[in-house]
Amino acid sequence: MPKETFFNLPEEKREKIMAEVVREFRDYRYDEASINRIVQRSGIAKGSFYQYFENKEDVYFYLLALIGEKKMENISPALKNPGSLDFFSLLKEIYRAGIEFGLNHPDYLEIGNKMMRETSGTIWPKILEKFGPQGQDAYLGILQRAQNNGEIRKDLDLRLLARMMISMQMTLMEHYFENHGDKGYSLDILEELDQFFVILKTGIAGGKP
Amino acid sequence: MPKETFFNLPEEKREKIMAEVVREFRDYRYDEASINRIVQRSGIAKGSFYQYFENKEDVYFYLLALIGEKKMENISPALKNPGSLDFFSLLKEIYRAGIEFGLNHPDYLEIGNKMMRETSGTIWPKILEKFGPQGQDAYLGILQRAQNNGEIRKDLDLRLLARMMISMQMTLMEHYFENHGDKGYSLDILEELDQFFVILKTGIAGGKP
Amino acid sequence: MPKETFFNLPEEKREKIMAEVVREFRDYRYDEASINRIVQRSGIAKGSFYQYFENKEDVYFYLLALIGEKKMENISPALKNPGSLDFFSLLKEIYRAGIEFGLNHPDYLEIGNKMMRETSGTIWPKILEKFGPQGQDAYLGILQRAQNNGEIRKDLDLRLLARMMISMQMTLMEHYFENHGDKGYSLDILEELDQFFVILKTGIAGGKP
Amino acid sequence: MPKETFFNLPEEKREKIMAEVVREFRDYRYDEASINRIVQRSGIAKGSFYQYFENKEDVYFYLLALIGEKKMENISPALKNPGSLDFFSLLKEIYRAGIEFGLNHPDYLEIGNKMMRETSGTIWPKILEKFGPQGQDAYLGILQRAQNNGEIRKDLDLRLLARMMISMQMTLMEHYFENHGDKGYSLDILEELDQFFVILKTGIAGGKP
DNA sequence: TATGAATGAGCTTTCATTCAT
DNA sequence: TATGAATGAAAGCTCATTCAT
Repeated sequence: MPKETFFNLPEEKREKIMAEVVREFRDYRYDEASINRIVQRSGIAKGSFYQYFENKEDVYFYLLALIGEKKMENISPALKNPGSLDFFSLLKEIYRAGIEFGLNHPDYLEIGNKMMRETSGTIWPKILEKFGPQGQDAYLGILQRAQNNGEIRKDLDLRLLARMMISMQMTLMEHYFENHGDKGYSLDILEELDQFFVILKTGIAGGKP
Repeated sequence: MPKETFFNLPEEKREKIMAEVVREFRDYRYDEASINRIVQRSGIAKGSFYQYFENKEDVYFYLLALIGEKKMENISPALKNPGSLDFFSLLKEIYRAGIEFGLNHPDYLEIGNKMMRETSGTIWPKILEKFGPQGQDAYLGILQRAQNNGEIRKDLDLRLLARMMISMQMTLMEHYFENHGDKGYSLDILEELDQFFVILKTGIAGGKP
Repeated sequence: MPKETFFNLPEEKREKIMAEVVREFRDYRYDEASINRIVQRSGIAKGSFYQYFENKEDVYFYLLALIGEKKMENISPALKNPGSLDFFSLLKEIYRAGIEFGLNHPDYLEIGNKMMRETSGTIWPKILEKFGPQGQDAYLGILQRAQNNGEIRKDLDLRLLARMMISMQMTLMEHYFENHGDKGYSLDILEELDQFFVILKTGIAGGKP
Repeated sequence: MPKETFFNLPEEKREKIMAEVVREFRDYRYDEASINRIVQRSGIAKGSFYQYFENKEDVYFYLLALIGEKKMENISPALKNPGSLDFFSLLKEIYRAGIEFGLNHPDYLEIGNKMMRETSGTIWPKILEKFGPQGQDAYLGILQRAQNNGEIRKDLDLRLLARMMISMQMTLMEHYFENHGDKGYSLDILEELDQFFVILKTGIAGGKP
């Protein structure tokens, strides 16, 4: 966590700094991101940076936490009470929320994506340590409930499925933002989502087993 | 491409160098990979390296090309003549080939995986430039044929589908190698593959539309 | 010397600060000691520190002075009136006092030892400036009196002898605290001291000239 | 050890660098010594320095080794065959050699002294690791032989005595170099040495037990 | 063709001290 | 009197690439 010093800063300055932090980690992954650039663009002394944050890791995880918070804020009521929806409705809601988040905070989305690809970077072990099971477990819980409800075939390996769904979600998001990101949120994407869910539900062959 | 000098090298020396190149890019992603380490372990002079290759980029893409070649070599006859198989058989063949390749060349597999996560690295634009359409196009062709044959629903966006299938393949491979990689190639994985294809074909819900 | 502000501080606060100062200079030598750590652990503001003390040097020498005072306090009556004892009894008293001091104030002892090894540090000139002759002079006086009394050979260079006795005392103390420090003060050490004084008096060869 | 690169350097350059290394470690102890200053004064690039040496530790220990070598070179035949001398003659020879070495290589002497005071520095553990028992053991061996020969009282704790003799040697050397160092080697010092040995042998009281 | 020394910008981090409030 | 934010020089070290021999 940043030091007290940081939170005592005038809001404007604090935000200027965070804006540059966001920019840096949006444009570069962890190892490539440069504290030098951040302080230079923020117009603060290098020493000051280290009065605010413990080290590079500290800013990075603070940023991730901020993004996580923003994500939770923007989550729909439906997602807070997942038991109330059938699996596919829930899934659709997850995707919708994800896309909405990406539209509102494209930088954060990019940072999140970069994070998920840190696998071979020096920061990965620390990422795992802090967020490790979180992502997959959330999905796994949803899948298990769905399987119990008979919405998912009993013979599927849910751990594999959870993994797949996460990577599929990333892919779908990337596809969407490359093709529609600038046009803003529209019905297009909902239709694409529907299409995607039909595939998931009934297979790409058209449901004829 | 490497310079002529490289190809004039005695085979043994050339292979020693490439072995160390492989090792380096298997263990580190592009930016972290160190020419220093490569030359040191190869036992060649730093200057020599730059007489063989233009620069870091040059070795890297040469390596990727080599891996591509190896992949093509090991491809089954069925894949060379994709028209002869129905879509799901073809797909199964692709996966089988992928897994076999991973078992025979685990280093290459790892390098490939690392490459696909370079999205956020400085090298990505160059990767796109050289291989950009390639991967997707291959898949796209197969999907189009399958769609024409009525094996895939007409209303699916094949570009999205191609992307998804690629990321799904990566995920599946990773899952396989994390869980079975050391036990070697066995029937287990074929069964898992079947399971996966059923999902793909009939949906995760069990084929009840 | 610390500024007035420091002495106006409530005793408790002043002592908390000094406790952390002691800890720091016990654990690190002058250059490595960190004002940062001191203020952090004392729970005072960085700025406050510089309102109490001129600078790092100032605290350090204030600490050394405090230790000196403590040393004087705990000195036995015998040492205050050195004329009343023969040289070897006096010497024994000095050592006994030193060991007792070390047992009562191990932190101070360590700080003192560290100080004597600052010879190569940036602070040494200042140490010399303030305490330079002091230590040697005390010894020198004792030695001179002893020489006059015929307790020490006339032909010895007392300045060299004083130096030697100081370094010997340090060595002896270190030896004692490494080997007996935890067991507390006991007759063991007095015996060792006796042994040592016999050497000093009659030589390591056994007194046969 | 320095890298090959360093030994391949033209002698002149190598010596210029080592001269600056010597100067730096003569003037500053390990933690304070600055690679920056060394390279700047040597007129080489910072990167070059790290082509020659692994790191700061590497130069430092290389320097210490060099000094050790020089010490061995200049050692008198008598010291190479210590069995041939009685204890006090041997001791005298040790001191004489030490002083001669100090006269010939005052910088090395200072570096050695600084090293012995690194006790509380970060480098100390490494020093111990490499040279740890060496110094004391050498002395201990000599003392044991002397004790067996009846040259030293049987009841003395040789470990303590060894320590004392080492610190006494340092003190004596410092005293000598502060007072006579510039005048060069002369009979003065031999007389002082004799004086010192008489003390050691028969006690400071004049041999009257 | 082979060599390996030279380069210098870049990295993250620490520090004692100042100064406006 | 108390505060704590600001400072910037300095630290050790790594890197891909160049170039004279």
